[in-house]
Amino acid sequence: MTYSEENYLKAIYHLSLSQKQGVNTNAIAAMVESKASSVTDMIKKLAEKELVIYQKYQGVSLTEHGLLAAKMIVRKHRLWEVFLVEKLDFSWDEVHDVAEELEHIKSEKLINKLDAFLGFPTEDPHGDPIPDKNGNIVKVEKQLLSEFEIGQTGICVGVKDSSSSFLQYLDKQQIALGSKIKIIAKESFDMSLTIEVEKKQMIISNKIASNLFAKIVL
Amino acid sequence: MTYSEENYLKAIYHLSLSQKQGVNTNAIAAMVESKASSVTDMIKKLAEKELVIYQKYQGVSLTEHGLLAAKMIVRKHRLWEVFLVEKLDFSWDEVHDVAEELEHIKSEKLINKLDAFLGFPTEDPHGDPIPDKNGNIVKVEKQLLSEFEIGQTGICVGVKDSSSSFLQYLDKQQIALGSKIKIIAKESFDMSLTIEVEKKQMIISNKIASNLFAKIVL
DNA sequence: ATAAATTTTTAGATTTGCCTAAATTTTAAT
DNA sequence: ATTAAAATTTAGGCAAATCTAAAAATTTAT
Repeated sequence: MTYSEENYLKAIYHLSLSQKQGVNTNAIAAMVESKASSVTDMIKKLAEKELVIYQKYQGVSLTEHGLLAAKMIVRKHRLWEVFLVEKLDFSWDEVHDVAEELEHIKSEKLINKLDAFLGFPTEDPHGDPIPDKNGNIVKVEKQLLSEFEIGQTGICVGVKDSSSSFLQYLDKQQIALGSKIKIIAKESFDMSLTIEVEKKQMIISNKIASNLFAKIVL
Repeated sequence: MTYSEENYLKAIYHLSLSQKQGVNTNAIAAMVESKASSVTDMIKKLAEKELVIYQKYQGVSLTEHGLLAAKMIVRKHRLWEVFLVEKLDFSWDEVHDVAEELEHIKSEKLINKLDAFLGFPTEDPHGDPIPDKNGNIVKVEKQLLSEFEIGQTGICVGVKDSSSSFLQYLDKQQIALGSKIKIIAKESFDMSLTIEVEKKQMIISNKIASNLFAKIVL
């Protein structure tokens, strides 16, 4: 598989997680930063290789084979992210672009040895699950902080948006994966939240709360 | 720089180490496994980018800029090889192909952090020198085992041929970097050598001896 | 239900890196 | 010094991945 085919496959995979139907041409184009016409071309190629199912004008979906291939790319991406953060001391907002390149290195042996070297992690530095060598994914029950009730406490376990600006905001506020967060109050006007993290109270906007995953405790 | 440009640059670098004159088109074609006409095309492109100096029919040589770029690719290749052997437990005959891919990952930060993680190694698993971040190379005085005199002792410090068949032969004979080798006798008919390694005597052909580097001791 | 807007596909080009075959230049041999 | 051989370059083409612009299909709105 080419570099480009892998990127399309990965885009289709990510889009299909948040869509029941076939994935739209335009959505793929936006994700891979190309044009709809380029997407149509590539989809045809992927369909010929039986990685996706394609019906003109009806969007695409992954075949079983395509799904596994996509998961293996995601697996590589996330394992490399763990490596960069845990071993090379990158911060969580710096790893994405490098991992985008590393994910295309073709060696099963490499990735399985890397997995072992890292101690078979199940989540990447942003809390996203790492598929195992068979494509199995451990699902953690978690919900957006914006969906928490007043008085509830959660442990931060992931981010929805992993843009560096958001991640740097969290660093600045000293919110990290593992932080214990208690919902103190919710402003009904703008849905901003007053929360308590490590004894300190702060106010976060609804946009922030809608991009932070936590699991309920207590 | 593209993947392909990097491979050509690296080929020119390797070839120019064992040639004073400009590097031949055909030699490059053999090294990158393409055709002479493709080489001519690429050379023109590299010349336009001022990475090489090119005069029709006269071969190419690297500019200062091109030399540094080539060294940085070699640096990445060899650092990744160290990583694969030291951290991921690959054997020295398995690392080349994966490193050929990894060497193209574009991140100075990555490679410098990897360098630090590995403890700033100066040689790769085959004894080849690793350029530092400025392109400086530590030269070790070493000579081919075939050039040793009878009675001399050397420490094996590198291989000239790093094909997996040769490396596997060395593994089988329990010759590794660091092995102490004494020349017991030399057969004038075929230049084969009787050597002593770790108390054991064995005979190696001239071809083997011509691909093993050692530094003289005692 | 039909027209308008949107989405998707097709058609035709472009760029990169490669090829084959032919032409040119250089090198080697007599 | 010519000629033959080898090396190199040029010319013309191909496949992959992309694009723009135009055509076709689908969806939305009135």
